[in-house]
Amino acid sequence: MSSSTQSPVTIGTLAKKTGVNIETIRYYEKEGILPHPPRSPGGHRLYKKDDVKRLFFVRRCRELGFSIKEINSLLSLVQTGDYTCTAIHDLTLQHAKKIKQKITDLKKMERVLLDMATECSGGDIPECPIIDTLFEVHSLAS
Amino acid sequence: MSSSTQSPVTIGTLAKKTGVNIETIRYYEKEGILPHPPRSPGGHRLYKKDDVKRLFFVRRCRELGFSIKEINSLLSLVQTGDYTCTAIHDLTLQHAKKIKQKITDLKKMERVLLDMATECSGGDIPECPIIDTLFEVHSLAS
DNA sequence: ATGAAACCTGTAGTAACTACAGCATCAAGG
DNA sequence: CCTTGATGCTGTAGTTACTACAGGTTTCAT
Repeated sequence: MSSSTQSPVTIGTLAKKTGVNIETIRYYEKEGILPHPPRSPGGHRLYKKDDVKRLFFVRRCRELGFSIKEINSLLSLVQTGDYTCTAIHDLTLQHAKKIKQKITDLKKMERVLLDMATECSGGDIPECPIIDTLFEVHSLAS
Repeated sequence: MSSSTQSPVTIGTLAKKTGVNIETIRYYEKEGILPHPPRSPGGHRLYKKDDVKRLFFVRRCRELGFSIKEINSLLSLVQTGDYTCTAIHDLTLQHAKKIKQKITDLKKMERVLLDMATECSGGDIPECPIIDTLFEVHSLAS
């Protein structure tokens, strides 16, 4: 069996392992999403396996569109063990709902853009139904 | 017939007419999207009908997700008359493509979130398949 | 003339990073 | 032991599209 001291890694190695930018890692530390790690005598950050795990968690949450604040909440829930499966389930669905709304909004934009493009035959003259539409119609709110 | 001088409006009126925030209007001016308007003797901005039209155009473009930079390009194309219908058509489709990509990405996020939520039965215990998944899986890139 | 409403400039804050500059430390080879 | 190149450090500024003041001035109706 190996001894209880695992060899720590520097920030560059952590970055490579997790695919997260070095600057971003320091940023996460400043934002309280990663703990302040111990330092080498010269001041270099030294990370252990748990930090790798935690950073993967953060990265995955970001990929799923959670904000830093939301990730902080999630992490402190997990850290304290002060959560129920139901609570996490609800947070997840809430977040999914926000994303659904964004999708709806973007789809509306896309629809309008494509419709405008259809109106436009294309040609070499400086007269364009798209421009006309952009100038004429006053709001998308509907 | 009315005289050729139209009565100009102040920034507050322009804001009400277009639904664009006063601060935003000044911001647009700083960004070069709106021209520097003439001022009253006391320094208040005075806008005319063309400014209202232009600001509506800007607002509509923003609602369609065009960036300030893109709107600036569009406006200078229109202003100089130096564009073809085809060019505008292409810009529009390009933009629609970017939006389509965003929709795709968000849909992927939504799918993962909903799948995770399905795995989770919900309950009062601090054990949650969602958290497990967030910790276990390492990347969404696929 | 007076007082409230509207306007002015300039600065800072938001979100989530990224990109330096300028300097210190680390590890490996000679 | 010493050097040197790679890596790391802090702190600041830039990005996007606004929003929100603070502290002062102008306008307009009474």
